[in-house]
Amino acid sequence: MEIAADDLHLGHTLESGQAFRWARLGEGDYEGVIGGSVARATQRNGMVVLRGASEAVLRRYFQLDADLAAVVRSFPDDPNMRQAAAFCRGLRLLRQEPWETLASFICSSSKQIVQIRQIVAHLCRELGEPVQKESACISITPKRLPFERYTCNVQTAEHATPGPVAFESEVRHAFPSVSAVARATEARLRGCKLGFRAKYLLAAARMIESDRMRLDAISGMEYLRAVEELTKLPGVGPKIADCALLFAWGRQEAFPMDVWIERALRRLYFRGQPRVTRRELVEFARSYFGPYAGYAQQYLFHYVRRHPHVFGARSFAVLGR
DNA sequence: AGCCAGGCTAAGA
DNA sequence: TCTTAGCATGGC
Repeated sequence: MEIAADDLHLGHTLESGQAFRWARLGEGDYEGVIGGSVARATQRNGMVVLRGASEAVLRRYFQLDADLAAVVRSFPDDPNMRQAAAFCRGLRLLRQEPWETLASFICSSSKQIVQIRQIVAHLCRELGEPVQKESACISITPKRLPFERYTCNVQTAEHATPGPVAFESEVRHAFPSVSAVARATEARLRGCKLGFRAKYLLAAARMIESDRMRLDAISGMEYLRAVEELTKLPGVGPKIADCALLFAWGRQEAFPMDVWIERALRRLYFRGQPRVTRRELVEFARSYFGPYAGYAQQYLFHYVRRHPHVFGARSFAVLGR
């Protein structure tokens, strides 16, 4: 079976702060958990092999049908976006599970990415079910890189090109279900290092568990309506609602405005003017970056995060004045 | 040691 | 409606 796909860079995709459950085992070699399955993703010489879960789950999770070249073509043609697009070549937005994404980002507020990963790991070990290994495998062999279209061969695990992958024997855990979190105590969550976010996560889980919040209704809503709905959850403001809508619901018009993106926009598009309000930045972003604003955001975010000497808080205080 | 982190909430102007 | 302290915890 063959499917059309565009470029895919595992490092940029899995280490750009959209997912927190992937561990890098080596160069271009990652292990993670998707739903109830252990997954392994490997990239060598441009060839990508995805294993675990089922073929359908892998294709959906990695959004293999998305046309990355078209996304990048839609970006505004300015020097900043050209640089970001060149640096982030192959970065693909994932399609993750809504509750896991929402909960993870409730844990994310005012935390560094390293710490978010630790918190999520604690939650999974503490409250998540042990997961199974499954045997689906997708092997992606590019005809030409980068950015040319290539075909994607889906094979069974036995016929996968790079030899068998032995999963470590250590037990993995799924992300805890809504009810598992809802049944927990605040103290238990604080034990997972959530700090003041513990009460938010607990209350959010209980709202969803009791059906006072229906996540399955979100996909049928207009973007602004969906934001309005999600922000009814405790600990969920506009930024976290945008993250969930972008990384789980596939709403590519969502533009999460975090401190890094805010600094970057000020610096790159407003000459560092400190009195441009957040609201104005949000308006600018939505009108300027086009239909794939969410993609543009992720590219800019990853680009500036990997150039902290230019875009970090301290240098901004000096350079951006 | 001190500043900052993929923010949100509630209180006060 | 806009601004700001407070909130836990830990990396650098």
